Amino acid sequence: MEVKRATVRDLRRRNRSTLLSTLFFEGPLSRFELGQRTGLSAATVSNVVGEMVDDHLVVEAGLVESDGGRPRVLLRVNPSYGHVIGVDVGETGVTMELFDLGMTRLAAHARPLPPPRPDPALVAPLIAEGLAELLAGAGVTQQDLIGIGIGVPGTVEQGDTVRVHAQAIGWDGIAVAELLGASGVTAPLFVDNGAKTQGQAEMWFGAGRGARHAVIALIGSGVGATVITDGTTYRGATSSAGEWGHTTLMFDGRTCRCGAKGCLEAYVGAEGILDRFRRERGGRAVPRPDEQSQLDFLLSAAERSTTARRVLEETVGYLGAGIANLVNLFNPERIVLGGWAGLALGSRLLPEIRVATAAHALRHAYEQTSIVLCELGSDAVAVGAATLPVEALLSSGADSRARRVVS
Amino acid sequence: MEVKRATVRDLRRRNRSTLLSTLFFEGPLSRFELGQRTGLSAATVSNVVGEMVDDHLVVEAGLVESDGGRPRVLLRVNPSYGHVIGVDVGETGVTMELFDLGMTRLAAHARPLPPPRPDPALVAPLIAEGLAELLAGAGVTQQDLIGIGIGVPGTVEQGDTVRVHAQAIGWDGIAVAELLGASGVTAPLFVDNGAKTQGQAEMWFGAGRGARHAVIALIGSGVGATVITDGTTYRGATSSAGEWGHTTLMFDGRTCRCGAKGCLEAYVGAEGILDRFRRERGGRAVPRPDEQSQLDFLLSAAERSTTARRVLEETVGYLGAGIANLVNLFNPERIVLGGWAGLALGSRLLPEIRVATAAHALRHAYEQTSIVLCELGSDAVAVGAATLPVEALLSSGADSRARRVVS
DNA sequence: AGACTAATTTTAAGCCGCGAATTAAGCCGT
DNA sequence: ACGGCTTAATTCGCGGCTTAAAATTAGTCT
Repeated sequence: MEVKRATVRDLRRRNRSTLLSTLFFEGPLSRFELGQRTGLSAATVSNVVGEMVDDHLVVEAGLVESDGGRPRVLLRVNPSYGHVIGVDVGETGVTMELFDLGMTRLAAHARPLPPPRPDPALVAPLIAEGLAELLAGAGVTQQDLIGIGIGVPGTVEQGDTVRVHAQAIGWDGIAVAELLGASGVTAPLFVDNGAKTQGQAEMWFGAGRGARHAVIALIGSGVGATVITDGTTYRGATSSAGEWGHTTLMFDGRTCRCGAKGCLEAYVGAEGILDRFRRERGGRAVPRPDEQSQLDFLLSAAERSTTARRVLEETVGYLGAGIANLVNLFNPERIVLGGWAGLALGSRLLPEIRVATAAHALRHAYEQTSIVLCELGSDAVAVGAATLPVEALLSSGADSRARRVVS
Repeated sequence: MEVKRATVRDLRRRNRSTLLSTLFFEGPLSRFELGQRTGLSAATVSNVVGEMVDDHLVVEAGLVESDGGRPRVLLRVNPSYGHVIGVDVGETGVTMELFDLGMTRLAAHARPLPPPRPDPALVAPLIAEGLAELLAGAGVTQQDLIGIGIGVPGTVEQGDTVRVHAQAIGWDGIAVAELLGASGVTAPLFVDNGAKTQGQAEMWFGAGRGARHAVIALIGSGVGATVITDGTTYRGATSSAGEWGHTTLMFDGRTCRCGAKGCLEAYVGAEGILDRFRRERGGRAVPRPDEQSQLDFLLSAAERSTTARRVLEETVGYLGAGIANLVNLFNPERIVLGGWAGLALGSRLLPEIRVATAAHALRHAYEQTSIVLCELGSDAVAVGAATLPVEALLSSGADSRARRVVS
């Protein structure tokens, strides 16, 4: 309801943003086509685009020939207008990647973190150091950065100062931006939950492209989800929405690591699946070193072992019900199944998962939903984080009056 | 992402809408205060408000004295600018109510419907007839109507032509607007799901006021929910979002009337509760004529009967887990418990329900959520439906160039 | 009655997007 | 090679919009 005021300047900003975004996502386009897609008059398109060309934000990119008539000049966002960095702060290490505005990865950098609880006071200098290294390697200064996006495990409170609560690594209300600032990071910072950035990556570049209402279901050791409503990720009142993993699927069921009983995560998270498998095997450990290969073992054992098959069938049932809950509540047009475990399960069992979902979802909503596999790996957290500053740039329209002009 | 173009006219419309909405919801305000709240300059406020006064959309409503200085003139939306009608099409009857723009109920009208499956071809003339009666009684013509809002059971497909799918009464893809048009109804029509209109009523006039992120959980014989994200009701891709009742709470549990197993509705819907109660009583029927009094019986029996108490305790547990799912997924700031059964349960057991919710929700999200009882009865469907045309009026800004001027 | 105060209204200026008219830039056939 | 033709991009003038500043209005206080 509460719309904000609108001045005549906001108009320009908004149209600039619209044009810039269409150019970014729908790739080289002529002024003419831009006019068609955005509904803006040719005059305005010309005018605004001219401004953006002056700002070096948009560049010409060849022309389309025609048979008779002036050829259309193609335009695209200038990849070297600026750079962005995406940081993936995981439980075991930090990955950083440098991109240009065309989202081409120019450099990457990874550092392990001392388990089990990386002291935030330690992580900040590590990032600052990695940043310096990345920039130096690519010959880019911090001034050229549009921004740095950071994906962290745990919930991110988007308040006046952004605070990170990550019980998994023992962070409680850490103000990441301030810490980094103290380590000499001056570029604009954007912090979000890692699952959400991964979901965003999938929406921009992966299986979610083009959907306005989608849910990215991420299954790894734990379980989470990114909900996209009307094209933007839904955050809820305090940005902790989408905690799919801890919804109750089996009232009074297995105890989850969150303390509650019957959470979805306890049934379809890799840890939960493997734990159930072990019990079915009479407590014998799965003969593989890590969770990921244990799950692979389980998946391939299904061909010969009825135990394994039963565990997987149950898992599919649980997962179907869990997905059906998403379908019933959010009525998305697409569900993207991701996360390393989600990918492993989905690539072998997607048809079965669809059937299980159909059994638990309302017909109408289910028929409107396609369930697909993700297209990016879980290393997409960093790209997703890098989209955060880009998103900010696009939606601000990169107003030259508010930003330095790149010479 | 895809923003629509914006012309300079849209600006005016939008500011008009902002001013009109704040005036509507925050009730008599002076031009000066309007300027403060909307962030618009005094000049613009004066200008736009002047226009709206000319259109008879806004009227002066006394003045606030000051000690020195020109007194502020209070303004409010003109209640008699036009009228709206809210229609509640239920499974057993149709209720219609006439309101002025101040949302004062001027007249009401109810008709039973022949159970079990009211033929849509029969309902339309019934509404048209009731409409004529309502209008005649209040001396209002159909021209004076801003619109008619209709709440129907079942999902409403908001497409080019609005279609209603209500399995409960055997409607499948009925184009209500067309049917009513054929019966001589010419006023603008707005159709939505009854639970959603009831939720909207609660948001505008009841326990949801002021919340930007909320869920109205409705428990009657069945179970549904209205999800409010960022101030507007969330509809999803095909407007069937919020089907909370058919989310799986107990995998492989009780069979629900939707055919699936373990749906929340099968545990906390009045029908489900009473069915469980009957079983606990060894199959003996509850000695009361209808569901509502049977539930009352169960609630008061809890004082002396351990069976009743156990059934209620279980119900509270299930309901808590169900609400916790909403909390975890939507991270709302408020959950409003409504519906006749929700009200009955909540008014006696709200503290216990809160505890049960806390046991299943993540701490962070739970702490941000208040769980409250609804303030309006389930007869609020009609008021809620009536808000639909009003909402349209407010968000269009009631542009005089697009509407007839009331003389 | 005159000074004072604070809310509105008026006025002039700066921007905006749009449609029409104009210019630019190739293709084609002779 | 040279008009004629077609389509894309620009330019120009117009009607609209919000704003800041100045002017006006409507009371209170002495």
